[in-house]
Amino acid sequence: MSTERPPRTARRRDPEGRRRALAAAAQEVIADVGIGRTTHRAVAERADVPLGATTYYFPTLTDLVAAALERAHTDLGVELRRWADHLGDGTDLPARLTGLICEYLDDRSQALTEFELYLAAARSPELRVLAASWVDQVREVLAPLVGAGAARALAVFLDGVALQHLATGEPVDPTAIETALAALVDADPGN
Amino acid sequence: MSTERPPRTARRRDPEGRRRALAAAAQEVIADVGIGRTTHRAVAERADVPLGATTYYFPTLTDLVAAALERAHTDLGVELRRWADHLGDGTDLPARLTGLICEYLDDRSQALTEFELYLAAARSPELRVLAASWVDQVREVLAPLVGAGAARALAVFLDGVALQHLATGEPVDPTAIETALAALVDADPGN
Amino acid sequence: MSTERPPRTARRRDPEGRRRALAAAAQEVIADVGIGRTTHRAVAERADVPLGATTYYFPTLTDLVAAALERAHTDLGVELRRWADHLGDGTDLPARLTGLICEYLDDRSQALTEFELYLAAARSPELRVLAASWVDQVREVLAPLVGAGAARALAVFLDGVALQHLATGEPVDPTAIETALAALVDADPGN
Amino acid sequence: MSTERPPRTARRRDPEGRRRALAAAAQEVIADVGIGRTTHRAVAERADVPLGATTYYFPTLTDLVAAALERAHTDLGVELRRWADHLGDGTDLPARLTGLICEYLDDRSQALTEFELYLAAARSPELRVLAASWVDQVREVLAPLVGAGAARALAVFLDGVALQHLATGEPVDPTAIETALAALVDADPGN
DNA sequence: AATGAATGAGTGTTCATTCAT
DNA sequence: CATGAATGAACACTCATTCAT
Repeated sequence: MSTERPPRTARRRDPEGRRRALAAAAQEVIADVGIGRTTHRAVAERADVPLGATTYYFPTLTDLVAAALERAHTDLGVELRRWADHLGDGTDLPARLTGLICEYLDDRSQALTEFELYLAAARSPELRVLAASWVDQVREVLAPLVGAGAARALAVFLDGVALQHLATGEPVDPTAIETALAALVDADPGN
Repeated sequence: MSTERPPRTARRRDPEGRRRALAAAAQEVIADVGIGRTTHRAVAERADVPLGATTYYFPTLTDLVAAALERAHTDLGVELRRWADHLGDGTDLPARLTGLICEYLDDRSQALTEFELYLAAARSPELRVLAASWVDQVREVLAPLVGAGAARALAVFLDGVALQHLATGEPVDPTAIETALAALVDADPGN
Repeated sequence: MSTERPPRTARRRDPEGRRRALAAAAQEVIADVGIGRTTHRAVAERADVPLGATTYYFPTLTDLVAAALERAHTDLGVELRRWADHLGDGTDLPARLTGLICEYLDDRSQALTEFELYLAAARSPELRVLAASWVDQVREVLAPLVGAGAARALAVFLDGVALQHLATGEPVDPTAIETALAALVDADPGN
Repeated sequence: MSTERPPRTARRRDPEGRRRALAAAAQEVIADVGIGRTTHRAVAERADVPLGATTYYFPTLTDLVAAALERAHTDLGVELRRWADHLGDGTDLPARLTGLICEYLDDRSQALTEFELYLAAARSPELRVLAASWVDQVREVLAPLVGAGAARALAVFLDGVALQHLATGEPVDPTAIETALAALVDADPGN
C-alpha cells in the first residue's frame, strides 16, 4: 500500500496481440542472448512495450520463456510441414534433406533457440515434454518415408550437424551430410 | 583492551592450487546451473575460498568461465585417451563406441558442460576455437580407425545422441546407436 | 466463425452490496496481513470482484482501508451492545467483564483490526477520531455501571490485556484479570 | 553473470559501526512509518549508506527489521534500569511510575516501536519471544517492589495507557493513572 | 456503470567488480 | 598477497492508479 501514485496514458487495446508480440520478442531475445540472459527488460524493449506489460501478461519470467519456447515449437511445426512437402514421397531423400538442413542453418536463430530449449530441458524436467516433442516432430516427418528406426537416427544426426555447425562455425559439408544420411536410411532396421 | 585479532591460521600458500580449485569449482557450477547462472559467489562457495579470491585469480567472470571450459576440454582429452585404449585397433568399433558413449552419458555433468560450451561458442567467436578443438579431439581418436570422413560423421552422430538424451530424458537405445554407427562407418567415403 | 462472446451472466446490480462486500473483504485482509500489506488486489480477490471494482467504489486504497476500519468500528458497536446486555446492572461486573474479554480474544481477528487501527491512528491524525471513538464506545458501556473514571481505567486495562495476549501468545489468566478489574472499579474516584 | 560493470570508490571501514548504524536507522524508520512500510531504501537513506550496504549486512529485510527490534529491546533494558533506579525501594511507587510512563510517552518513537513489535509478533510467532521478553522486562523491574502478580497487572495497565494515548492523541491524565496504579498495587494477590 | 488493460514507480534482492586494509 | 567490505546497476516482480472500452 504505497499510497497515491499517478500513472499516465493507456495505450493500444489488443491483449492477444500483445501476448503474441511479447512471446515473439522473447523468442528473439532467447535466440540472441540465451535463456539465461533473457530479462523482462530486454523483451519489453524488443517488443516495444512498457516493462509492466511483460509481467502483466506473463506473471513470471519462466512463463514468458515458456511461451517463447512454445512459440518456437509451433514455428518448427510450420517449418516441418514445409519439409514434408519438399520431401514428397521420399525420392532422393538424402539430397533433399541435406538441402533442407542447410537452409535451416541459414537462419541461426531458429537453431539456436532449439538448442537453448534442449539445454534448458536437460536441467528442467518441465521442459522435457517440449524438447521431446521437438524431436518427435522431426521423426514424424521422416518416419513415413524411411521407417521409424531410420527416422530416429536421421533426427539424431541432423541435430548433431546443426549443433557442431553452430558451435564451431565450420561450414557444413553437404556431400558428407548426404552420404551419412543415405547410410542411415539404408541401415534402417525396419521397425 | 583493544580488539585483539586472533592470528589466523596460516593461509595456504599455493596460488596454482587455488587457480585449479577455482577452475574446477567453476566447472561444477557450470554443469549444475549453466554458464548464464554461474556467479563468482557460487564458485567461491563451491571452492570454499573467499569471494575476493575469485577476482584475484580471474579478473573477470568471463576469465573464470573460460578457465573452467578449458579445464573441461583438458578432461575430455583424458577421457578420449581412455576411449582410444578401449577401441584398440578398431575391431567391433560400433559396439565398443556405443558402450563408451553410454558410459559418457552416465555422468551428465561432463556432457552438460560440453553443450554449455557449444552454445556459448555459438554466440562468442572467442570460444569457437575451443569448441572446434573439442570436436576435433573426438575426430582424432576415431580417424585412425575409420578414416577422417567417417570420423566426422561419427562425431556428429555421437553429439546428437548425447544432446537428445539429455534434453528429452529418453533412455538411449544401444542397439539403434550401434546400427547407426556401423552404417556411418561403412559409408566412409574414405577421405 | 468469429470469436463468439458468450453473453456473460447478467451482472449483479447492487452497488451498495458491492461496497459492503469490499469493505468487509478489506477488513478481513487487514486482520490477516495488516494495513501496511493490504492491497487492492488482495481485497478484490477476497471479495471475489474484479480488480477494477475496488477503485471504482473506493478511489484510493486509503479510502478502502478507511471503509474497512469504519466497518470494524460499527461491528464493535454491535459487540458492545451484547456486552451491555450481558453486564446488566453491574452485578458481578469484574467476573462478567473478564468473561467477555476472554471471549473477545477468542477471535483474534477483531482484536487485531483494533490494534491496526490504533497504530495507524498513532500516525495518521485523520484516524484519531475513529480510534478515540473506539475507546469511547467501551467507556460508554462501562460508565453507567462503574462511573466515568473507573470506566476509563477499565478500558485501558482491557486494551492492555488484549495487546499483551496477542503479542506474547501467553494465555490469559482470568483470575488475575478479575482481581485487577475489581481493584480498578473500587478505586473509582467517582467522577 | 551480467558482464563487466564498474563500481567506483570504496568508503569507510567500520563494519560493526555500519551494522549498528543500519539497525539504528531501521529503528527510526520503523518508528516513523511502521514495519510494513519500512524499506531497504528508506533505511539506507536514513543511515546515509548506499543501498547495497543494507543487504550486505542484512541479507533480507526481515533480518534488518529483526535487528532493529532487538535494538529497541536493548534500549528498553537501558531505559528500565533507569526506571529501577528511579523507583528505588518502592516508596511512592504509583506516583513515580506515573511520572516515568509520562516521560516515556514524551518520546513517541520508543512507544511506537514497541507497538509495532507487538503487532508484528501477533502475526509472526518468531517475534513472540522478543515481545514476551519486552513485557517481562517491565514486570521484572516491578516485581521486586510490588510482587509478581501486581507487576503483571501494572505492566498491562501501562501498555494500555501508552496505546490509548498514542492512538487517540488524548493527553494522559496523571492523576487517574496514579489512582489506577495504586489500586492495582494494593490488589496484589501476593504471589 | 463496470472492468480488464495498461503503466511506471518502487520493492527486495543479487552480483560483478573495485579497493582499502 | 589476499580478502572482506563496499557499491550501484540491474533484475524479477508488485502494485496503485488511470483509462479505454
